[in-house]
Amino acid sequence: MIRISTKGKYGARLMVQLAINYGNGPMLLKDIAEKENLSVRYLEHLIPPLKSARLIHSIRGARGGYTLAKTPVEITLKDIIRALEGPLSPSECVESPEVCDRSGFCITRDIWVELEKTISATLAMHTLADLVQKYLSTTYYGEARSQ
Amino acid sequence: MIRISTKGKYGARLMVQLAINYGNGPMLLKDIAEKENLSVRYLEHLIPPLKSARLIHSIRGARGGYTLAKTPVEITLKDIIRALEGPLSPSECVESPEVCDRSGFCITRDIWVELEKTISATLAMHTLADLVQKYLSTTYYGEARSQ
DNA sequence: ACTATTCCTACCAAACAAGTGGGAATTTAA
DNA sequence: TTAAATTCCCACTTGTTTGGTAGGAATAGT
Repeated sequence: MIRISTKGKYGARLMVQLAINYGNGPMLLKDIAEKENLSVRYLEHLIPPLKSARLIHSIRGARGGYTLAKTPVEITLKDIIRALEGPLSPSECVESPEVCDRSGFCITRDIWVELEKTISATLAMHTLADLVQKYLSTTYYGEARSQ
Repeated sequence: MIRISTKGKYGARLMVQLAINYGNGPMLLKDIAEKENLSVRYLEHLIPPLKSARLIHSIRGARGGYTLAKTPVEITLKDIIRALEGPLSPSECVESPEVCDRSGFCITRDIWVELEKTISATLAMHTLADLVQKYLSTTYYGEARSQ
């Protein structure tokens, strides 16, 4: 299975919520969790990597919360997934050729290199701003939702 | 980490060996393992899924071995990876929308759907015949190799 | 019969995934 | 100055996946 873990998936949803909230001050993790129907306790784990990738900013204490560290236009899905899942390459030999002495002439490795490029490109193509826009327009047509 | 496991990676190499050997009768797993420097015991595990995907054909008993079940032009990396790794989608909700009640309106899911398409397309682009051709041409220029 | 093979079933250890929990540190506000 | 609201940090748990190893049965050629 070649799967993005819940870290990446929930993280993307968390970031979309922050993007929707962009400009309205810090947002509580509790509220994000509620809107996305996820556990606060689990979302907590996603915070440190998102912070060290400088994608979010936190404010501690009462009336604290989280904000995006950049505008939604400047953050892509690639940034988010990279921060939470690590390298986007399908094999370690892509980013560290030295782990395998076949790297210099391995023809299957060439495929993994190419695959990494298309995955990166696809994810880099979508900014949080795009997602929010899509979210707003689909709400218009979609079934009524409480949030 | 979004990684292809050794199953998919070794499986691709195994299939390349069979493609190189295509037309020369059945090839021993022992020989494949030797050429690719992999354990026979581990490669054995890759056989059942490759067989049920009808990518290889086996001949039992002495002077037995394995052959491709189709010509190298007809087998793509997508076939191989699908057989060994399962679905190519980054999230279960892509192929089974019912696993999540958000599937109908989830904007991040749309991304996973798109990602699956680009991954599939990239892998489907490369046939075993392409890989063998590349292998032969790089041997010409590359350093001398025993195999 | 003997040998060479594929084939099938188990087993194992380490890593990872997904999540829960306790409680310390920080900040605001009464 | 105390209480409340939050983020932050560390540890633990449980189940699954990964990457193997191993024994031996079944099959076929010589």
